[in-house]
Amino acid sequence: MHFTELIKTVKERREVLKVTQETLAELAGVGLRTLKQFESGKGNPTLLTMHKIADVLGMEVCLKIKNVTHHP
Amino acid sequence: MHFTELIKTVKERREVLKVTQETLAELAGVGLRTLKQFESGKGNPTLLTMHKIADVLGMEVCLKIKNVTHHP
DNA sequence: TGATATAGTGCAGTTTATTGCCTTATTTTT
DNA sequence: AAAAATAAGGCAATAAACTGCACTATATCA
Repeated sequence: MHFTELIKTVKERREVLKVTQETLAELAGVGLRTLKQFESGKGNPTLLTMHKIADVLGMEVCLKIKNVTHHP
Repeated sequence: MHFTELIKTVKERREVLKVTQETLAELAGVGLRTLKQFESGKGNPTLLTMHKIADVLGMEVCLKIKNVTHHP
């Protein structure tokens, strides 16, 4: 999962839940600026920040084995 | 996936692949100190750092929907 | 269209991650 | 047990994340 996909996932999930950046940032306990930077692709958040954001969205950061067989 | 589990996953995966911290750090292009701090639970790496490490281990950082039904 | 809400950005201060160097601890090998 | 390899940790410099504030841009709604 590339960086871009993580962003897209967060963005989409947030929109599905109909939460604004402002609310999400507040609930997650991270600065609004931080969330904005992340979602606009200008940011390299720490794992903790990422975790806090994901948590509020009912998601979790995980590591999974890459699939080497690409396009079937 | 808690922070602790991420650490455990990296550590175990690294050991399975029989790679030393030194080699992994080098291959991933991150400082040895950074990797040590992470694996010993004293560190809050950025997503980029995490990604570089995971990548070398044949893994990827991802976000998945949390499972709300815990222990059956 | 005008008003309002939501998202994006420049600037700057504070905190913290990243990193190397060097030392200590622990584990593994001979 | 001694030696070698690997992991852990203190210290300090540098780079970058985190943050608020104020402003701009864009989307949404009446």
